[in-house]
Amino acid sequence: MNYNEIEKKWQDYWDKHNSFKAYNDIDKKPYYILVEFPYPSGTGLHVGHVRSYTAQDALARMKRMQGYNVLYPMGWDSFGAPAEQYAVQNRIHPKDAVRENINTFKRQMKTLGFSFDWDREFSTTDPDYYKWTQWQFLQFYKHNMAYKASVNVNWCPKCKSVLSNEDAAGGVCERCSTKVEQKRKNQWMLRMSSYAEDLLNGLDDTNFADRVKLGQINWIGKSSGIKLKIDIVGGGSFDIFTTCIETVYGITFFVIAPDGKLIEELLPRAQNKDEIKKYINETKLKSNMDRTEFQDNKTGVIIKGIKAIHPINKREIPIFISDFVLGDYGTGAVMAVPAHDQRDYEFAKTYNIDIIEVIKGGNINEKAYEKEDYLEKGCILINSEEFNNLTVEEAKEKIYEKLKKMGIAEKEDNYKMRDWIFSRQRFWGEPIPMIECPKCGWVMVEEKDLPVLLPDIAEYEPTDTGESPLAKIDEWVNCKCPKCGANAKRETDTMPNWAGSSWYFLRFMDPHNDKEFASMDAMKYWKQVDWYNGGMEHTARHLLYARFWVQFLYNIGLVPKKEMIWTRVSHGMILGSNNEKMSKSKGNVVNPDDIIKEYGADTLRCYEMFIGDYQMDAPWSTESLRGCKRFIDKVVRLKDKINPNLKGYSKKFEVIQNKTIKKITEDLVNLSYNTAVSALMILSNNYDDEKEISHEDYTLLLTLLNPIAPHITEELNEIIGNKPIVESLWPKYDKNKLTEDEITISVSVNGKFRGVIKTKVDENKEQIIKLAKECENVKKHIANKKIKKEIIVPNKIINFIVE
RNA sequence: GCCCGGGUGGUGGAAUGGCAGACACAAGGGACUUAAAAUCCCUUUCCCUUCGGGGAGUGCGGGUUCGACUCCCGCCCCGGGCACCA
Repeated sequence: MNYNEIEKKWQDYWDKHNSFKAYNDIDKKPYYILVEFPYPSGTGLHVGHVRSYTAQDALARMKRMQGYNVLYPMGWDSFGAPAEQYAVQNRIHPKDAVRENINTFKRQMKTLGFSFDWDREFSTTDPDYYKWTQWQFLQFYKHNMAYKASVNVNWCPKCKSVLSNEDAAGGVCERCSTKVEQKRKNQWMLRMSSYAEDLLNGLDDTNFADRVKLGQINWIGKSSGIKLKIDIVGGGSFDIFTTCIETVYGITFFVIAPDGKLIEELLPRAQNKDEIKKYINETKLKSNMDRTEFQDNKTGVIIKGIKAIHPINKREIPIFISDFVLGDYGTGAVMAVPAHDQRDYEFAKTYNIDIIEVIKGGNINEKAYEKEDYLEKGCILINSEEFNNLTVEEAKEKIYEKLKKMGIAEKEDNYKMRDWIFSRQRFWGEPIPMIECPKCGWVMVEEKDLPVLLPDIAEYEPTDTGESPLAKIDEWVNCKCPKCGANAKRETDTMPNWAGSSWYFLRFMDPHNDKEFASMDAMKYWKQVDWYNGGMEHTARHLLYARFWVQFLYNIGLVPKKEMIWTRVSHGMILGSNNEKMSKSKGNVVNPDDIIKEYGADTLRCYEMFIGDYQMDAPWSTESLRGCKRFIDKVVRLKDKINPNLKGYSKKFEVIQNKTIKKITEDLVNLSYNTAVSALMILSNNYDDEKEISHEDYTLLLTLLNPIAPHITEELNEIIGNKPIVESLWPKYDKNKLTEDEITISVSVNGKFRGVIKTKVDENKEQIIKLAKECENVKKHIANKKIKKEIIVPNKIINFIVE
């Protein structure tokens, strides 16, 4: 059999019959399966894509056969720096590069037989799509959720672009691994931090896997503590944030951030201004390059001439600046308790500051006794006046109450998550639809003028000045102010590529709507994404951005639900056969085209499902792939075992068939694709052990295998004269026929397996014990011994305990 | 340092309290064949064995249980993420 020809035949059949079309207006239960739409890179589809697309395809195909109206869409996340860089390198316009790459991806996906509804396809770079991305940005702006601010940004000197904190994780550019520098720039920001609490709470309305939820929680990074006002000798005050108010008597110094506002306020009063200024400048230079590395040796400068007052005992306390305190977290100032915080401890050792132990139990001569060590252990306070001998937990409350009565403390939550830096100085992104007018300031582009199209130009390479290439195009930049008509200039920054992917799943619900980004009716019909699959690397940020975007739209009444994604699952990577990430340089890349050509798409699909635990990384093995080819070949050969005279399902397969239906039906929704394939292999092996099988037996195998290997099963199914599987129903199992009449019970003596007995299901106790005792090997082990106890687990095991 | 995964034969992996190693791969032996491919059969965790079996075994050390890969406590190692967040 020529697999490639058969595959083409059925792919054409599905196309022609609209087999995978999702309908917005039929009376069927909706089911929305989403895989992350890919960035169409120049290297084509990766075998990793094949893994997740096949897994979700199998689910989609089963759900359709179960009677659902399944939406399984595909599109392209084509904006962003990688597309631009590819275009620059290959000297073609990004638009052309993207079109070319999409064609390749689409051709590859078609040869794999994925059941996408291609009628809903779009690219984030389509003006019809980014029009609505821009429109939604205007909603953010209208609702005071977008603002421009001068911020220290991560700047990649190689990509010549601003990076979000997320893109600059670890102090290096995510794309090119160049060390990131700091630059102060005017940037569009989205007030994502104001959604921190909602993004945490919203997780309760989702069915994300625990590890995904945890990723979100950690990224948001909530900590609850107390904001405390600290007075300065001679007037004035500043606030600190602490989660350990119980250590308040252990304060021996304060530290404020060199990059915060507070130091600017205090500087005029300091005696050693030059020394402080010098340190501030040093911090700016090294920030993010060296600050990402944890420093054992703390540096800092004491602020001479200014002392703080301890909030309770009114002692005078020195103030330092040090770069271990961050200007943009909490209040940018901390109370330092060296006895109970390792960072403070190191700082105190370096600068010879007192260390006062206030919680008993540690050894502060060696290191700080930190909250991780003392919390919930019943530790008590010392050196804390009226609070001595209280437990930490009691003291937390009592001390807070006292400070609150004094009017200087209140509870506060802080989050690691910051506002979203939304500007990129790039050509290949959605233009931010704003105009700066010398009279009116920032003015929104009018909705009727959307989309603000990217100009068709030849010069799209990044500039050295850090401006977007768009800034060089006068005829594009210069425009009239929509408010007053004066000469004005367009914003030349573009959006990050996270923008288009933050709402694409909504567009899939209603992709051709030219009045709205998606109609409320369509969104209400589909309700939500039932099943969202993507890589682990996107479970923190992309998912957070998307949830933020949706929650905002919900709050302004534009989407029906606050969380539009119900289940999120993530797949493991396919590694090279050397167990390393596939990469050109390592020479371990497997091209799906080659595999399909040699083994067929069904074999590739089957293998990638069989390769291992779906959520774990797995190394590629061409040998194992051949095993799946053999399995497919075996299924083909089994056709010759059909005896047309046999009617109905064969009695001898009754149990294995019902078990297999149950297993596949469950495995496909439990991410247990590998055991689903194995169950099908077992069923085939059972058939193969017999001389003949019935037409129905064979049809069942084809139907169950169809979601994973759709082409060959359709072909075989047609050959034996059935109507197409894609138009058939998913089989149901009979739960009364999942076990044999006669079952095997294992017999143990003292927990050690000694033999088996065969009995009827639910045989009575006495009979089981009798049979078990008669078992040859068991007899030996209980002979001349007193049986102290008999443990019977129905239909499973019997265990004799002897002396 | 913190958080999340993971550790089971030569390999990928099954088994989530009840015969560890399902299902495959690889390897070895055999059948068919002039030969090859394809296919089929057998062996394949380790040690002992009188071939009936017996003992050990799921990273290490304890514990709970009649019974633990599975649950609990304490470690070790590998992978990934975050990283001076007060």
